[in-house]
Amino acid sequence: MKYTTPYVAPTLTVDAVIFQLINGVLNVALIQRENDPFKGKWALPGGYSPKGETTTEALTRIVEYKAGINIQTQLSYIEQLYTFDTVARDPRGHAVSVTYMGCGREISPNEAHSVVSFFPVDSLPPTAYDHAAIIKYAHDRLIAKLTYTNAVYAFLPQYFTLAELQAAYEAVFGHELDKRNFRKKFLSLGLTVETDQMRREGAHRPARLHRFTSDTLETLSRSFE
Amino acid sequence: MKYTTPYVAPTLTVDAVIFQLINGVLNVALIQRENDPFKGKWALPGGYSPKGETTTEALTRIVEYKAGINIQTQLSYIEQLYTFDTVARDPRGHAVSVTYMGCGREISPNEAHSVVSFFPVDSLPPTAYDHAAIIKYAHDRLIAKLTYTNAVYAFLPQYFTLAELQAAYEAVFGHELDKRNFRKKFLSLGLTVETDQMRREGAHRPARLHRFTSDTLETLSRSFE
DNA sequence: GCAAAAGTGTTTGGGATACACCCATGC
DNA sequence: GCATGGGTGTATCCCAAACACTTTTGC
Repeated sequence: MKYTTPYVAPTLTVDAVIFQLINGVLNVALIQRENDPFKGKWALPGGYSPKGETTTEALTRIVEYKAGINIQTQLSYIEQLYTFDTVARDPRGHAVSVTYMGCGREISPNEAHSVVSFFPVDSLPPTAYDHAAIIKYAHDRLIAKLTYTNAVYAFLPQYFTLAELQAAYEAVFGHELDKRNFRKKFLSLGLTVETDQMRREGAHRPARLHRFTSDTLETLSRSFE
Repeated sequence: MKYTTPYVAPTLTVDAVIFQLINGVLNVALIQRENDPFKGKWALPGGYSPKGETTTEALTRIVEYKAGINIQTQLSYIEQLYTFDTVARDPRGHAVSVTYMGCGREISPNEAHSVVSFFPVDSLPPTAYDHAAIIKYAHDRLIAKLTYTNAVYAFLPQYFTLAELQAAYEAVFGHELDKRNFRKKFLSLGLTVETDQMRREGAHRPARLHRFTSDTLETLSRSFE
């Protein structure tokens, strides 16, 4: 079939699924829509990706503007997720969305042009478009990433306790892990080293602090879970 | 930053990396470009993805037209791969490409509007655009898919010998596997059953034929390699 | 001394790996 | 009978899983 009409591209958009842990619970950043369609519902931060800009550049600009989150400085990890392309996903017309997943810690949005809030992935408010499905997809991918890479580092501070490390895994996986087996296995991977610092807090034995030896993504020699 | 000019979308394209085994070697389908840019070079089958059509629909139409391959009927497996979006990847202007990876067996292209040929992934001809990088990305993903899913089925006929099965893995992985360990492990996964048919060919013991119990993608209980 | 979290070892079972010979057939 | 690929078993090692008590601190 040859085109008999001039080529018209669909609208290209970008959307970000931004995760962080809050009080040991996996949360995702959403903004509240101020206009139709889906006025009042919560949506992933995102917007139009124009000609002449990569989707990453557009995403960085848009997420900073709408959500007050700087993808380069406030996220420790970001990757492209999937491109959602069904014709009906935007009631205004065909919009293809290139989605990204990012992780960080202590993300505090700056001044932004939308109402921004983090919600636990297990109790999302009513969401716009197909964004609930996108969040589900991102969560599944995140679980996979934590099982075969060192991506947990994105959720943790430079110095952390093994209890914090385990809690990060448990928050993402959604189930508990055995403390002894977890420590034995994780330490044997050789991704972290003990420091000589301890953290004292509360009426109990102080915890030794550890740090990662690499802050870039690496594939584990033996996968998790 | 607010837009001061009307939104213009980049061109949206689709490209397919289509794999099959030929004489025990992993091959990829390429078409020869008849026009500039990259006239004479080999490229992935692909083209413009217009408004109102999903990228899968566009891909199906374009690959049938240009390469004579029907994605629905001639491929046993297809999945979205990645979206390549750098501004300079097409010299004619910014084109964002949603790429797919597909696998099949005995793919014989129908009448097509381009010269189509399969090339071993390890000895590609000069390729257009960033297509060599896309093929590399697809091959890496394919290796991963074979290690943690039953995706090999896409390369094999309904009834196959264990030697053929092992050869398919070896062609994708690019290295040899131990015959006894391979059989022990694969059979223990329970994805296949013996049939009571044998295949006699050549001056040697006949081989028992097996078949898969499922022809949809499943995650393995224990991953490969 | 007691509450609270940190830290630590052993046993067991299953799967990964390494490795070499016999079997059924066609000619 | 011989060449060719099909088919099979065992020993070892490492890792995953299951499981409970001692240590250090603040109050």
